[in-house]
Amino acid sequence: MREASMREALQLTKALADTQRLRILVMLEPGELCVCQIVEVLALAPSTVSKHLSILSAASLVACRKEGRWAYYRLADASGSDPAPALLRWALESLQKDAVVARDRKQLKTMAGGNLEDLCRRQRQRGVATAGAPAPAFRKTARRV
Amino acid sequence: MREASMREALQLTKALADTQRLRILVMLEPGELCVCQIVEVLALAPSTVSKHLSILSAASLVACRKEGRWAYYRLADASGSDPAPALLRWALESLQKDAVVARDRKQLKTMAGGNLEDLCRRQRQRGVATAGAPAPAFRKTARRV
DNA sequence: TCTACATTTCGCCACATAACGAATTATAGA
DNA sequence: TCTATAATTCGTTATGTGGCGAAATGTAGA
Repeated sequence: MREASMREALQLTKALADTQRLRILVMLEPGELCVCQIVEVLALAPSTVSKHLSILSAASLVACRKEGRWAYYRLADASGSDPAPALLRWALESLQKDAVVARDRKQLKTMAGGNLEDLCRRQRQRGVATAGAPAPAFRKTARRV
Repeated sequence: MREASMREALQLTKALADTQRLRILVMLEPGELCVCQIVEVLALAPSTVSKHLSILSAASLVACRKEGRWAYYRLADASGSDPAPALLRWALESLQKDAVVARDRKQLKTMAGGNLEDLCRRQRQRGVATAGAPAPAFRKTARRV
């Protein structure tokens, strides 16, 4: 394993030391997502989600691809023995059975059909943060849970 | 790997998201240490070190053994595929070549000879926190660095 | 029992950080 | 060019966390 240095190790562990960022990583496991899709699932303000993504990005845990007005994020390459991919694998494996991330994944599946324009428009109309729910984000699409 | 649940994963990543706690873990790699030895190397107040140890302990990253007035901490069993030992291995491997932990290890080696009574007495006399050094802890024992 | 003392717990303060909304940036389409 | 808009950046606020010293806890030895 390449040298990490305290600084890099701290950047990585701090990046993972937050619920929303862990949820993002698991959400990205099946493939890249648009920012607005992540906003929808986390039910947070776009500015907040953007900040989380920049932290994950700075730690080399995710990568970004811009396409027109949209930004797509994906997991960084999780193979190899360097600290970042090794830690990424740890997180993904550790959270496999968590209830929250299971719900997130389910919601993403139901969302997969819709197009991004519609999703963003709906977010704008309701003032984005899916309305006061502190228990986050299983509104219209996922019924019951 | 056993189920982790978000809560456990967060407890683990938060436990590692601190310089002093990472230093402690690496220090414990060769074997158990008395609290006063850790205090000496980190050059922090005993109450602060105790708090760090309780956080690591709650996350199952270290274990404690009390013997008379002294408390000895050691790394938790780092084998196995559960989240805690897997993350512990990640941390130890990632920090192998860091300069700070290398210095800590060197200092510990020079300290190995001294007895605990003397160590604690010296700490008490200088008001514990090895006097003002923000760059921590290579006083008397380690010469130069 | 009483004292000394290693460690832990508690209360406080300074600073870090997650969240929001407002303002900014940059792109697609009119 | 101008407008709409997805994303980001910035400023503010509330909460979390690391640090210390003082007090409490529990053990060894007088």
